[in-house]
Amino acid sequence: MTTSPRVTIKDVAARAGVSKGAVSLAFNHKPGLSEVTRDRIFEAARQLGWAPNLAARSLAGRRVDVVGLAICRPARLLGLEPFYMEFISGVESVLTEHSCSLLLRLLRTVEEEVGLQDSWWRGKHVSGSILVDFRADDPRVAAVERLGMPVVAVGHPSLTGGLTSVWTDDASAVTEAVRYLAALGHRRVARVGGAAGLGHTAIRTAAFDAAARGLELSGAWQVATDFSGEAGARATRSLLTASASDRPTAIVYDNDIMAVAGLSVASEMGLSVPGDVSLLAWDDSQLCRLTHPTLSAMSHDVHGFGAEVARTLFGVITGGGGGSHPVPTPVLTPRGSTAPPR
Amino acid sequence: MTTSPRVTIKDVAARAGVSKGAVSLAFNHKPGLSEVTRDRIFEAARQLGWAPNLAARSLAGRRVDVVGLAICRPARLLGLEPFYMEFISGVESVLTEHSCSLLLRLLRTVEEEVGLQDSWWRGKHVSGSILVDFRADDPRVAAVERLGMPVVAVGHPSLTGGLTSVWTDDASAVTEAVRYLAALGHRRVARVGGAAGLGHTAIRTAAFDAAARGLELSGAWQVATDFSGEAGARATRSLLTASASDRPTAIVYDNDIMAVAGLSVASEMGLSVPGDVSLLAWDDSQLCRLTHPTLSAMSHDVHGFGAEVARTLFGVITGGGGGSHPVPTPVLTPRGSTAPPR
DNA sequence: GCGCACTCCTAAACCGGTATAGGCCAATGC
DNA sequence: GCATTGGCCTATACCGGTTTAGGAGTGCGC
Repeated sequence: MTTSPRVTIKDVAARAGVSKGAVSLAFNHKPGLSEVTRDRIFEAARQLGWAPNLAARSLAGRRVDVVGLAICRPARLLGLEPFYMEFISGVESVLTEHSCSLLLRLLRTVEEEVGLQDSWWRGKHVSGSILVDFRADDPRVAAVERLGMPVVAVGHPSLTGGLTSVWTDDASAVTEAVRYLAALGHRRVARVGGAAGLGHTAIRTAAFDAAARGLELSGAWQVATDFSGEAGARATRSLLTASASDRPTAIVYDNDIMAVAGLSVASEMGLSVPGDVSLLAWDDSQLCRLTHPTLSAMSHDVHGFGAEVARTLFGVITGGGGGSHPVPTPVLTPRGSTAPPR
Repeated sequence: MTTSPRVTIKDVAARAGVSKGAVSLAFNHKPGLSEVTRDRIFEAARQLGWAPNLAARSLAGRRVDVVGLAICRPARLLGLEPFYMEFISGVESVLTEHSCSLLLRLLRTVEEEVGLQDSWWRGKHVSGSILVDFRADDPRVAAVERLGMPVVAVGHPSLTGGLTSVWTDDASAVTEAVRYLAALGHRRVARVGGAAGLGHTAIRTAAFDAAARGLELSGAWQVATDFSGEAGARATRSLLTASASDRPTAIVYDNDIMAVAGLSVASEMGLSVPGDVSLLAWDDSQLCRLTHPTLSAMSHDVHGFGAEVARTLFGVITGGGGGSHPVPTPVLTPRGSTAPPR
């Protein structure tokens, strides 16, 4: 098979009987060309099936239509986490409107990510990036500020330094969750949290402690996990093995897959939900409506969150933006898995 | 804040006291440089924090370390589908080893995708692509052949023409699933299938029909959905509303989220699983082990599947490869949701 | 002393666009 | 009639790499 010889701007120019400059002008909708010439150029390009070479275009200084997203989690775990795919699909829904693509990369450490963002930016491979999974004293803050790279940080301003950030108020949401359970009459409450190193996990942990103290609960447990269903199941099992008078009567989970796992552990242990133990999920993908009983959750429009992040990034790239953009706090959505304790 | 002036190959060359050509030679590990010069160049680059500009590099003819993946499904639906994220994470696990990134784009139609792949390739933005979700007479086959673009097609060879393909034997798997249910004693079996336009759905549909006929089942229903939990729930509800003597006693689902939904519908209708109806899921993410009862499934290493696709693509890009690469057929994994009918 | 091969390196062309200074020509002002 | 203006377009210098032809220096055989 003969690979079609690549058609360049020069071919189009020749065919239309103009210079390359004219073709460039036409394709970037800049003034300085007559209507007829413009049409002739487009017609020639159409006939030859020409599309501008993005590498050349970005080399010559124009913005490139790609934004970066690097995620530091083991690839295996990521596939199981409903949050990210939904987040990405939200990001994509906005990028698509701007004919923009997402450059995705999974790595192991933040240090690797610093290097990657660096070469993405220096190499003009992206016009900006989305940064996620902030931890305390995150090295990316200083790195991208030094580069002058347009980014949006997904995380609480206390973690993201001076970067433009989009965030949900995790502390308030945790507080609301605990208050709700306390209002139902629960006095012994546990939380199955996410990965310990993550900034938002720390925020939630602190908020949970504060809320438990403020409400003078008689028992408050917290366990860290890796967000996987297996870890959620393990955590639940160990929380529920204590005697009925000592174990928690309500458990809050940091995502929904762990809550589903918890539900299954409860039934495996012969405990009824919400009779013996109430469960409260987080993020609320459609999974929560597919279990039996359905899962109460701190509900959160993850898709919309991703979309907002993308919109904010476009703002930063075009030189505007900056500042801190809170998105709506997750709202409590009671369903079948929470009730007063027996 | 002052954006750091970009450092280019020229700066590195000046600092190391050599020409730009020498720097290029060093960084591409080509022969023709003495050990000392090479070291001096690397040291200079390190001090200046230089990374080669990928746009310039790809413009000048070298392969670029990016592969493309375009998915034609509504962004909203995609977030809910565990398959894709797991697939992508498998792809990434191999790409990462090669310091390669994934360019991801969601679109609405295959026609759009043809245009996108075209400009990705012509624009040298990717060195190859992964094509998914084939349908009958897929226009992408001819398009990428015309371009001479390296791609791997995820789909049965009957759908992917002469393209290098990686595929699972859906027909055998469906047949095995139906045989298994029949062997348990089921005579009325249904299948809740995926999106009607998709090639692999058509293959499964035909295989299901053939198997049902071959085994002389007394009832065989098939319903098409959009893969969402809601659609799975709806389909299950309508299948199970018939009287006990008319409705199916076993249902096969095309993914696992629909099976979870089906499980919940059964219990909402007061039917016991597997007593009144057996359920068999597909793809088998960890979800299937988290329900109660656990879901029997046609189990499939989606992560490994993605990894194999990526490996194959590298083969094609480096000029080798071609042909058809079957990956292991999904294997039946009986769990708690299947049993002989009452 | 000369030719020859070999190693190490440089200069310059090239990739395919964008940006810009300036050329050409008709219309306008005085 | 001649300078000025303005619209339309071309020529050319970039962007930051890769690639190649070839030059400078060294060692060696005869």
